[in-house]
Amino acid sequence: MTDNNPRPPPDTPDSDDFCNQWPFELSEYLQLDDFESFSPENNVSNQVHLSGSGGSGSYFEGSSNNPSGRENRQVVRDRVAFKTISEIEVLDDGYRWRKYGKKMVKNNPNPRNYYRCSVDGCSVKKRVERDKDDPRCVITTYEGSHTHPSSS
DNA sequence: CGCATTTGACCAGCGC
DNA sequence: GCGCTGGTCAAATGCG
Repeated sequence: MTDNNPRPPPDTPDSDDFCNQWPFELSEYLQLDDFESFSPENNVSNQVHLSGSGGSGSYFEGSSNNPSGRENRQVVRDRVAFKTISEIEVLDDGYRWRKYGKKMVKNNPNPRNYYRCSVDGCSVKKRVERDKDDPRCVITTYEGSHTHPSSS
């Protein structure tokens, strides 16, 4: 929140601009509903999109999956996961987040934080946890879409 | 004074 | 049926 560059806050994590305008070092970008897909053991080339620093890897899709969960996963809400290289966990993306929970997950020695958009009427949720393999990386998962302009 | 943060407890779903 | 994990809520506290 202090060494932030003048970056235009994205409207919603659902557009190419969001990726291009992401003010942080994006290590990996995942558009999926489960982290397991980016496991080193699984073939992630289908899900994970490596952006690299500077590489504006814009790959977004409306998570249109089958409700039966046969070929695709069922996605009721927009769920987007980011792997960001940052010292801070709470990235200022232009919205106001209110932390509502913290939990220790079993697969991670680091706690997982739960944030919620403090804007009335907006039920967007954010899940932030440090990468178990890369403590300098933070995995941010957005759930839902903002129905209002950024307040910053 | 208002709002964000914190921590513990509670609840639900899933697996064994 | 029991245990475990993940997710959410709610009350209290601190700070701006």
